[in-house]
Amino acid sequence: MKMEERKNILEKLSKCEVFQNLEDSFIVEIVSNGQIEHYEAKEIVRRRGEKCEEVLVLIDGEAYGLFVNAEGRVLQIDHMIAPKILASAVIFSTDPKYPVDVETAKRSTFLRIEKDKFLKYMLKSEKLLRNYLKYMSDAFLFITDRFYEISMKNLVQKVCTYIVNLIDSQNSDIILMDMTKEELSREFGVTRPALSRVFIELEKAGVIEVYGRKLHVRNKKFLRDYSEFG
Amino acid sequence: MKMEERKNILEKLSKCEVFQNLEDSFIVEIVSNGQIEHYEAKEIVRRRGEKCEEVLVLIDGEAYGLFVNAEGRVLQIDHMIAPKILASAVIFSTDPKYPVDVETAKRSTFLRIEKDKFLKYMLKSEKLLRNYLKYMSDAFLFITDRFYEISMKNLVQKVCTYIVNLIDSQNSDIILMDMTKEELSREFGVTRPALSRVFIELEKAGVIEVYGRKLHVRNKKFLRDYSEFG
DNA sequence: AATTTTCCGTAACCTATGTTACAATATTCG
DNA sequence: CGAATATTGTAACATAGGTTACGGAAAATT
Repeated sequence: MKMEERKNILEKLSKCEVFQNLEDSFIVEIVSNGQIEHYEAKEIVRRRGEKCEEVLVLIDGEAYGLFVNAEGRVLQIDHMIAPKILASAVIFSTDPKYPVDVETAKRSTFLRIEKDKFLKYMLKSEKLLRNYLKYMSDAFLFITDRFYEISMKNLVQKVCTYIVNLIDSQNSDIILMDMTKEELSREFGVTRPALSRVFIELEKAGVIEVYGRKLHVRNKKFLRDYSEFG
Repeated sequence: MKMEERKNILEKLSKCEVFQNLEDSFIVEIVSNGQIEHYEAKEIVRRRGEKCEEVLVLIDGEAYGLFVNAEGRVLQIDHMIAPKILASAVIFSTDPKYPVDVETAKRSTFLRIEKDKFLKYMLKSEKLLRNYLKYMSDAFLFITDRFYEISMKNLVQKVCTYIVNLIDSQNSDIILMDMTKEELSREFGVTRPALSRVFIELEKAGVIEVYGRKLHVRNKKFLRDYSEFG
């Protein structure tokens, strides 16, 4: 690893929840004991069920966390953008396995830290320990919310929830979708035509107007009522 | 709290993953700083989304962890039998919320430990800390496996997986279902008639014979192939 | 600007599961 | 044991979403 690369990694790591507010020298030690892995776009990095005795950090690039079943149906659990620590809330289990397939969306770089080493660092630094505990709790809540969303709502409710979140985060009635409809259909675990139909229905019902990835919201009340959230 | 009750609780707690291999005196301290809550059958103990700044332990009885949507559709995430620590992998999050509704199946008793006190105990005892880390990882894997099962398999695959697990755990081709078909339909998040149809189909196809809750397995290969596990 | 790739709308048809309802058993409880 | 309750099988019908396929539009790449 070159000097310059290390410095870059240091910067990235310190932006990750888990490594926040740690001494630079400590992070440097962690990095120099880790391994770097490079991947092109659309490569499979890890598979669901594979043993997970490491902490993986996405240093550069983008990657997906996916459920893929025997028939090839895909449910996109997470779209991760660097820098981000990967679904590694499992390492303390008796039988730690990757919970999802990890696939790169773009050319990406990962830092790999062995579980045993990571454990040592954690026992050395209470800050790191607290960060990790918080990370695990957040990961747990993230996955259960995703679970609820996918399994308890129908497609119209999912779309309404999605749009309501966009309205709130962009604070406007004219909003720009943050992903393609194709990706959104993967996030919802449905086919693209099915999702397309729902957008058309909502447009026919006068709830939204669709201009490609731009949406004009016409009936916010409908969206909020339907998405079953305040 | 009476002397006798405390002793009972002590015994129960020490059987829980999280409190295993701790000094009795330490557990006694924890218990004497906790509160007891009693519930009848079919009472709601906590709701999904409610703030969770406590560790709840099911000391006596049985309870369900449930997803319930606005229309009343139910997905049973977990059937918990005492003694068992509840879905409390969330307490270190910035916004800790209950991930499921908790509803008693039978008359039950809970021990409630405030988050701050629990945190103090954890920092005092490395054993407790390690137990808790393991518990969180296991909880995470449990919920993602459940998620995969529910969202990526069709009903026939779910039933086949269920039966294969029974075969393996009971080590026989004549097996006894460990719950009613009604409860099983809740575990799968489908209606009872839908589940009933699948059992009938599998019987017609000569895969199993159904005698109420007892099943005779006729075609193990089919079951294994279909459940998409080795 | 031209070309290639990705994304999107649309339509006809299919299938798994939901809905409702009723009667027949099991199981639990008094 | 008898009554009450919970569980189960069954059937007719409804519907959300899947499947496949095609052409056009948009975006990225050269």
